Amino acid sequence: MDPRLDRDMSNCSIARTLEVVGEKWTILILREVWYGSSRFSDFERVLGCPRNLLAARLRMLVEEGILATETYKEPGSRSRPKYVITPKGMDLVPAVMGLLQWGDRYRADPEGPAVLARHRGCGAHVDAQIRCERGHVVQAEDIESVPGPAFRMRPAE
Amino acid sequence: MDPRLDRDMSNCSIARTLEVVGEKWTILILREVWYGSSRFSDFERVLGCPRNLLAARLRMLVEEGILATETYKEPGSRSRPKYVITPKGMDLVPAVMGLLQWGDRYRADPEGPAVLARHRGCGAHVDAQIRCERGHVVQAEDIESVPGPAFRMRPAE
DNA sequence: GTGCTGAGTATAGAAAAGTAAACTCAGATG
DNA sequence: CATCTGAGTTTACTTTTCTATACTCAGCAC
Repeated sequence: MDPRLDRDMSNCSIARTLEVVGEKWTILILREVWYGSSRFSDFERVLGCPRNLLAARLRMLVEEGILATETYKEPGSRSRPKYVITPKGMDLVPAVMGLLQWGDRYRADPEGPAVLARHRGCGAHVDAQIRCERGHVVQAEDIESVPGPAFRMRPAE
Repeated sequence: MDPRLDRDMSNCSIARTLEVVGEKWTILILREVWYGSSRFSDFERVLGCPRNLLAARLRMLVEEGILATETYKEPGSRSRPKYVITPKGMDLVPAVMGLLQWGDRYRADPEGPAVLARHRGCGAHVDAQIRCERGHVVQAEDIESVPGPAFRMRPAE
């Protein structure tokens, strides 16, 4: 049998990323941060998600270093926490752009997308694409997956 | 208040994509298809996921047109179904490459990645990146999200 | 001090999802 | 005709998520 089918998948970067952002609401919370939300009540209002889950997800994202807390102070109110994205969180943008793009293509509203992503300054539409180190645009069919340094076989049972 | 915080998020391409691929196991099943699995028993063995969920996820992916069924026949056995990816499924590759890349960067095995993605032919390493239509590489900070044609405000309560 | 507000925590009940193991089904083999 | 095999289905149980409501806590206004 093809040995690739007996890979040990406990060691997979996709699975590990999903352990962090794969729970319900997590990516939608990040979307809201990108779109401008930062306060507990912002997330609650726009997402309509249960408060206890929202609190749990925010805590996890902060623990993972994807969000960080700062404080803000409305005049006449005390200081309260707000959530801002970190560079580690920004590095999730290509993945989420990929999801956005697929939804725009296959599950769009008849009127079109609700949100357009543009290159600030130049104003041109942006999208996620795959390129190789030499700068070629790579079609998904032309990606070859080969065992890397941490490749392991699945232990026999 | 910033009107963006009152957007109607029932109409979001990210949320809609997650409705299709956001459940547990779904993306890992697609990963296995990219890595060469096609049979029910392949997925079950490599993923270690419960059969009823595997069956439900495969059924859903086929209904959504992300996978398609074909039949295969081992000599001495009857014909059985196998699962192959469709072009619609291939269009999820940029999103999943984004997840892979983030995991490689932040949650890697000390030895390095378990799988390397190369450009078939040229052999160079590939990665997901964001570019604008004019071909500039766009940093996440330089993406501007503006209301699109289907932008809607959240209905007042 | 009393009340108000934003940001939570606590709790309880219902629904959905996940897990494990047993069972079915069809066609090939002996 | 009994057995094996891959691809599921069924069932029972556990965990997670959802919904809703109540409660806390700190500081500002009165």
